[in-house]
This record gives sequence, C-alpha cells and structure tokens, in this order.
Amino acid sequence: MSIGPAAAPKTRVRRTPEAARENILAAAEALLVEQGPQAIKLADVAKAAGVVHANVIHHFGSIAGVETALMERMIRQLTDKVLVALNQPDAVLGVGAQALFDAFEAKGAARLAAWLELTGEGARMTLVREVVDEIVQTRLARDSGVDRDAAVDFILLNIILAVGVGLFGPTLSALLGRPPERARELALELIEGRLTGAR
Amino acid sequence: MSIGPAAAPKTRVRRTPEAARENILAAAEALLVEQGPQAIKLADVAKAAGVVHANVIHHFGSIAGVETALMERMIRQLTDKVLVALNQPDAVLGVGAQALFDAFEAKGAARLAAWLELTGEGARMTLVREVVDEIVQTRLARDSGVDRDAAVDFILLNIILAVGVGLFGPTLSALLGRPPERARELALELIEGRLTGAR
DNA sequence: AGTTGTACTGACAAAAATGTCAATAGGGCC
DNA sequence: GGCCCTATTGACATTTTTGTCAGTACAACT
Repeated sequence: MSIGPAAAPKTRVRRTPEAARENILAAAEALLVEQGPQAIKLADVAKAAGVVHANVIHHFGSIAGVETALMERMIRQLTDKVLVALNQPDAVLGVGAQALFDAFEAKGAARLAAWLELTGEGARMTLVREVVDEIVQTRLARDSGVDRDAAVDFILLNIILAVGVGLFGPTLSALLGRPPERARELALELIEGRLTGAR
Repeated sequence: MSIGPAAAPKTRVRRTPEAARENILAAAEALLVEQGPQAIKLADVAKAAGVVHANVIHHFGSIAGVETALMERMIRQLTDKVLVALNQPDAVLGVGAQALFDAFEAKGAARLAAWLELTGEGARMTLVREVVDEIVQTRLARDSGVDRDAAVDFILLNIILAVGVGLFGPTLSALLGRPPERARELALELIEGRLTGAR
C-alpha cells in the first residue's frame, strides 16, 4: 500500500530495567484503581504503559508476576506513607490517627485492600502488621499510660473505617443524597470523638 | 475401552426455568463469596451448578447476563433482609441499627458491595437507597424528634462501617493478633456509643 | 569503528474463555 | 400410547488472553 520513501527507521524508548518495571507497574496501578482488578490484562497494561505485551512478559515473566509485583509495590508505598507521617516528631496520638486514616482512605490503598481480600491474598498484608507493631511500640514508649491492646483495637477500627470510607464513601454518600465528602467527615468525627474519650 | 452392555441411557435433571436459574445463580454466588469476582467463569459456574456451560448461556444469554442477574438477586436479598428486620414492631432505633449492621456485615453482602464498587456498578445499589429512604420515613413518622439529615448520616456511617467489618474484619483482626470477631465487637461498641448520645 | 549485552518488537502459537448449533430427552397434554 | 415444547447436552466455532521466539535496535565498553 505504501509508496513513498523507505519507511523511517523505528525509534525505540529504551529504559533501565528498573524504570521499565516502574513504568509498567504504574500503568497497571492506574488500571486497577480506575477499572478494578478485572482490568489488569496483559494487552491493556501494555497499551497503557506504551509498550508491547511481550515486553511486559519480558520484565515480569507472566501476568501473575505483574500482579504480585503490583501488590508488593502498593503495600510498600502504603507502609512508607504511614511511617513517614507517623515519625514526625510532633505526632501526638490525634494527629497520628489522622495520618493513619488518610493513608488507608486514599482510593488506591482502599482498592488495594479490597483486591487482596477478594482474591484471598489478604495474608500479604503482613507488612502492614509490622508497621502497626512499630506504631504501637512507639506509642507505648512515649506514653506509658496507654494499654497495648487498647491501642491495637483503636488502630484496627481506624483502618477498617478508613478503608470502608475510601472504598464506598463517595458512592454511598451520593447514593443517599449527600455531598461526596460527607462519609469522610462523619468518619473523622467518629474517630476524633472516640479519641477524646467520649465513653 | 468399555465392553459390558450398551451404555445406560443418560438421565437428566430437568428443572423449571426459575429453578434452573436459581440453581445457577446460587452456584455463582458461592463462587463469588469464596473466591472473588474473578472466579465467575462460564465453565466454573456451570460445573458448580452441575450443568454444562451451554446451559448457562441458554438461561442467561451470556456471562454478563449471569453477572447482572446475580447482582440484582443479591441486592434484592439484602434489601429484603433489611426490611424484614426493621419492620418488626418493636424495632427501636438501637435494635434497628443492629439489624442494619448485621445485614451489611454479612460476608456475602460485603463482598457484593465491593464487587459493585470495583467494577463501577456502584450505581446499581439504587434499591438500597430506596430501603434507606423507607427506613428514614418510618423513623421520622414514629419519632418526630429526629432530624432527617442526622438520621441519614447515621445510616451512612453504619453501613460503611458494617461493610468494612464484613470485608476486612476477620483478616485484619487476625493480622493484628486479635480474635477474628474483635473488629465486629469494636464496631458495634462504636455504633452503640454514638447512638446513646456520646457527643 | 567494532563488539557485546539486552531491552524491545512483530509475528506466530497455545491456551483459556465465551458463544453457536443441531440433536437428545424429560414432562405435560391430548 | 403418541405429540409437542423446551431444558439439556455434546461437539464445534469464535474470540480473548496469555505466552514463545527469533530478530532488531539502543547504549555501553573497548
């Protein structure tokens, strides 16, 4: 069909292996967050990343490889975020709870959790456990008045509520005729209320 | 390979269309709850239902047909459950909240919600909205002291917390070294605390 | 410039999942 | 009994998704 001069030599983007993996995982993450786990197909991830699907296989071996790498990456990002927020020297209990809530309420984090739970990979969140342990340790060392179990209980509730809001907050709020941020506001009130010793 | 007498005439189970659909949807629901949305494949649903996959197509037209029928069925079951629990004449506000919480905390309901949200079908929960509206109406008629928005706010929080517990309660509790029911207990305490006018 | 390692690609192959169709058989009805 | 309707099935066909492989092009090193 083509007549003109010889086809131009094809120019390629050549990344370092790390950059290539990063690029692909970022594309996969976007798909996960925007369209759900079902959308993580070889061809779609490749197209979103701007490469050919054989290239995805080259870097991850298989689609399952992409999935587990993505899980690990997102879990690491989440724990990093939590640790950074909590290690700020002025992080008193209340502020720390906010940070924890914020981290888990983020859309990506919430959907990661749902993904892990629905696919039976919930055990993969061990890293989160370590972070929580670290938080508790810090708290106990700083403020000897708190009981360890109570602290863990509080964090447990905090995380569940945060993920619930991150997952369903906007949709459910809208469904019930309230502004999209309403669920978040209410949840924070609830957390703070409990914190300030409401009972 | 076989030698003996001629093969026995194949006996079939022949159901009414309604029973056949019901049978298939029940199998699909079990798959959804136990293995997640990814497990809803034509062949797997058929095997679990004890029929051939062509039969599934016959009754639902396509796999997408099975999915939407399952969504509708589960939503209907959920709303029915809520309504029944709430229409008991002695359902005061506290008991009603318990019933609401229980309905949404059930594993199937929680996973249904996650499924709908992740696949972008969150809008399908309109039926839930109608139920909530009905609840609010009833409440307002019975107890003129409550403000409509406050009631909706409370229900919103209640549902999100319940679904969060239903989805992540057992896994997260175990992950943090607590008994599997711990998250549920804490959440109920929280709900009750708010109910009894903690703030 | 030549050599080398490997990220990258296109084309092909295999597997998995979905859908089509003619034929079979169960159950109600005459 | 014979007839009709259709739920059910097995075999085939199509589409989607995943994976293989030989060759190409980019960058680093000599």
